[in-house]
Amino acid sequence: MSVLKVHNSYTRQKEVFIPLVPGHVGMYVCGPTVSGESHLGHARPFITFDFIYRYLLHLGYKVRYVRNITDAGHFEEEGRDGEDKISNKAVLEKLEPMELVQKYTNLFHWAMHKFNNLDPSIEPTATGHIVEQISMIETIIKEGYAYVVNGSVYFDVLKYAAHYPYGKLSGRILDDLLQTTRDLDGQDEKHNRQDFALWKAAPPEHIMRWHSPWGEGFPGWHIECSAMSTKYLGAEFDIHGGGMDLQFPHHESEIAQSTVCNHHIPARYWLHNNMITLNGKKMGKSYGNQIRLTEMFSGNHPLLQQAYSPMTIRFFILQTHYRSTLDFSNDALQAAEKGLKRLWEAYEILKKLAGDPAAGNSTGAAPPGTSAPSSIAAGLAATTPDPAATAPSSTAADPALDDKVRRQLSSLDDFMNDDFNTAKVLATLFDLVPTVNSLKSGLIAQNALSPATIALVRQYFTDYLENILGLKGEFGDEDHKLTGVVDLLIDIRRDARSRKDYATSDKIRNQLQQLGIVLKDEKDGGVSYSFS
RNA sequence: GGUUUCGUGGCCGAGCGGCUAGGCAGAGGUCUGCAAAACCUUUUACAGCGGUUCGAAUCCGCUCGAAACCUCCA
Repeated sequence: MSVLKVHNSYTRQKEVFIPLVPGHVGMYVCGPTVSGESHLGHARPFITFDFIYRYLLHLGYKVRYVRNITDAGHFEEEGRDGEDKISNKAVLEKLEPMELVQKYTNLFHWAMHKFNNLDPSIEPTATGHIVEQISMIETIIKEGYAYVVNGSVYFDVLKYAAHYPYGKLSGRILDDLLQTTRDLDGQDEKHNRQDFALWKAAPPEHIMRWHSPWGEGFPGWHIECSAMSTKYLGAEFDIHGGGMDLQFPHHESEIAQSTVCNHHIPARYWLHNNMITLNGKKMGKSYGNQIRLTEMFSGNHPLLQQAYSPMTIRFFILQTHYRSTLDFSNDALQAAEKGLKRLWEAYEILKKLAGDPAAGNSTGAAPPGTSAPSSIAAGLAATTPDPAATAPSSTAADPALDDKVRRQLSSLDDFMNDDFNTAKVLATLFDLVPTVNSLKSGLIAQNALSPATIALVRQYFTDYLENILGLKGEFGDEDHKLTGVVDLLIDIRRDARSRKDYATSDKIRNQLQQLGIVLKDEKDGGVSYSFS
């Protein structure tokens, strides 16, 4: 049994994951800026850190997952309009800033739930932590790493770099920064160009403003994450996550701020997901190439040939390693949709296959969402090896196949432990699909695999598909009346077929299909159906 | 310009020195009232040029191409 290794951006190496406090994990992930609607690019980090969160839970850790809401509005770079991004847009839309914030926060939560992302343990807002941010800035000033100019406070990067390794996370050298930082207007206040704002004095037209020791203003770009991660996770915690584009300057600045205040780099493991690209270009606001999530779900966008369900998008993202770029295209999404369908149908079959009697009432599959949060109790994926779980069962009629299947299952844990290689996990699950389908159709004898192995396969599918990868059946919540009606129609159709009344038979199937209910005649005379 | 990363078959993508990745699409077959699905078989790879090695998609160098960051951004 392997141990969990993660790629740490800070050291640029894959390292064994060892939490600070045994059994517990503190994880901070940079959340959304709720000044606009989420687009496809936003789905990546939140789905990525959701399966990381789920996997840590699966391993038995007690995880505190903190993901902030940036609602204070990172101000626009000085020299543009000097105005808070959120309040600026609020004026345009004639809304209260907090009304806008609420609207987009709600939309964000709606999308997260569509993706079946678990809620974080704590979701603090920047506006709710102004006091903590001011306090942290005061400490930085006291330590001598910040200075006050005209009601604004700036972090002294040059001085910091003399004592600490500034730029290590992003691989940046201060001398280069001195030469490459853009020449911006309104830089006169800063002692050096690479300094960044901790607190900005608010111009009169600025709506979002708070009292501070330096006058009325609002917090700088990076201080909120430092303040909130320190408050809820401590001076040092385990995992800090976010998109690769946040490495510099955001995370680099967080490291500097927290190091000055807490005398510690805040996180031990820095995890960064890569971008979703569109025609090879990063999807982002400033590129004007984003597809909003509401548009993805509805298909209402010129670039979309059809609507893509949240689970299709989730699966699409899971098929790639989280540190690789992922290129959007209709072909790729459609392939993902079909692939997920194939995999999920095998899972449905598996749930109905007879397995270990101890597994109990497996036929009446529990609706998605009601499954246990983790199946570690079963000891199947525990960190200690279980010889009984990997030895071929003596009751299998085909010990070679039985053994092969068990080896495939145990490799799932190895792949996930290898820096969360969900692509390999899915490939391995796909490898098991022909076996599962053949068991059902009888091409492989039902007793080829031991009941214990079948139960194990089912257990792993549930663990990986539902609990770890966070996938779910799209229509698992359909109301019972509907399924009752469909069952009735299937009954009538069966009668018609037995009379060779194929006109009636086909009419039922075709009209149901138009409603998105697809019937399939099975070899054994049964009929199965799915909602598409 | 600086820093970092990447270039895999029709498409998406894994791969970290030797052993078929996988999905989608394509082709042939089995099954079937028809359809769908399923199952079996199967075609097309590692940007280019050198080097290291018994052996390279995988390591090194160069060339070409692309991206991210340096500016709000997942």
